[in-house]
Amino acid sequence: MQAKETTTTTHPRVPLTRDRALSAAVALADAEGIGSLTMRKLAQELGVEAMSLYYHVANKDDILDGMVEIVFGEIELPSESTDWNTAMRQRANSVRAALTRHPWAISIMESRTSPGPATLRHHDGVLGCCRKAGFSIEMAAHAFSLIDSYIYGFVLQEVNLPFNEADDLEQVVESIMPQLSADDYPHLFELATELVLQPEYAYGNEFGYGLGLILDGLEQSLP
Amino acid sequence: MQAKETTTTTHPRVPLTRDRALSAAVALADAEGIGSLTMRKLAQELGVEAMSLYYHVANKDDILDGMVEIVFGEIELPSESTDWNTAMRQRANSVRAALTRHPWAISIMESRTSPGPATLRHHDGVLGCCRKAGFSIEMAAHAFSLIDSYIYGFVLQEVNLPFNEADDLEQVVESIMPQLSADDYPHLFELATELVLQPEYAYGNEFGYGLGLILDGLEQSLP
DNA sequence: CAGCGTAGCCGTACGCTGTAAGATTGTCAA
DNA sequence: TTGACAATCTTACAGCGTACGGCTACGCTG
Repeated sequence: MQAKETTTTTHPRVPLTRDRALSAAVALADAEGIGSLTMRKLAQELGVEAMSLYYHVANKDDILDGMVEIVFGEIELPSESTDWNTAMRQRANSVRAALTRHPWAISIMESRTSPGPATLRHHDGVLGCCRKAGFSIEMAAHAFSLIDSYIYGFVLQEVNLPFNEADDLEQVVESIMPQLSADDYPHLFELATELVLQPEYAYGNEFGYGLGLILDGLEQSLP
Repeated sequence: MQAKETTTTTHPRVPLTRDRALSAAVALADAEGIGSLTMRKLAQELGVEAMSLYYHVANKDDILDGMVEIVFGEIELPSESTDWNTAMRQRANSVRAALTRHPWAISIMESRTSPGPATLRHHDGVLGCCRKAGFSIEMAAHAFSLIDSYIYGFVLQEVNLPFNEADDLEQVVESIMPQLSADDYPHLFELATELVLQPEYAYGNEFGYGLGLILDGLEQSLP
């Protein structure tokens, strides 16, 4: 008998479940990136062999579906007790927070075509919030498409920025500027030097402007 | 000697180049999806062995970078001879067209952090268009972030819809409705039955509404 | 208590992936 | 003819998802 290294107490091994597998998958993807999420590594994290996972999940795609569901479950639904504008703003911030907390999520949301209950409940909540505020069905569809496209697109860019807010500004400058010739790309150069690379600038702050503009625009078509 | 099956004329083999490899990669991804783009398949498509590709490209990531560059090269820059609104609208439609023509593109744009010349030129063109229209640097940054977030997010959703415009409506209904309980998701159910699953509805048409709202909103902050 | 069904887990193996290293070919200059 | 070098191929390896079958241990029935 080999000693169990993963659980210090050898005998009463925590039973493997689908939920435990999914939680571990989320944690692993958060810590080491979605590229490091392999069946063998995930199993190892759980103190188990790779093939044991297949007793609880259908295949790896099933795991990815479950992970998306977990992320959507972390998003708070739009409040029913406040006005439409602040409810939508809170909910949008909650989506952005969840998607940046799990940067891999936006990349696997695409290619999953069968939404789970948490996803459906979230979408239903957003639509209900719009309808209750007085939007017609057509306008609710417009609003839903517009707002969520903006959120997803923004996070998509935010998550893949070459620089991180935590990075040192100087080394960012050194890595960006060489290829950013002022002759070839004058406006990009201007934007970089006079705004983006200023110490007080943070791309994340752009989120609020666009969201405000969108919500204001939508609100104008209300009775 | 085995007969060459890939090129009917055996001898005067077309020389392999980086550009030919990238074009073939784009064609292959278009035809069979990004998941089917492997070094061996790509090589086979070019009548060559897999390792021969490495003489012309650094690795597979290099190929993906080049493919993104090709897609950005297909996007027409904002016109300098028309007003800001129509120039941006044309450019946005051009981006959407390119990204839906190559549905894999949006999924590999993320995770590529080093933009190439075509990408930089495109971004520079958009910024220049905004600056010429009278936007300040801060406002140009806002506009750039807002518009492109919307485009990317919209395409991200559009490309991964469970149903395609070409699909038969009835079979779409049958595949969607079972899990869409009217009790659990009343607003989603309402939207589906009264709008989305109507024969004249097409999600792609939502693009124009959001784009118009965004451009109008941005224009109001112009002198 | 004996026997057994089965839930849960594991070992092995297969075909696929990207690519490192070295051998081999084709072409042109000297 | 010889040599150099650019271009291609052969072989090999580690890692991937997962099909298939074997093993262990518990709960039930008789």
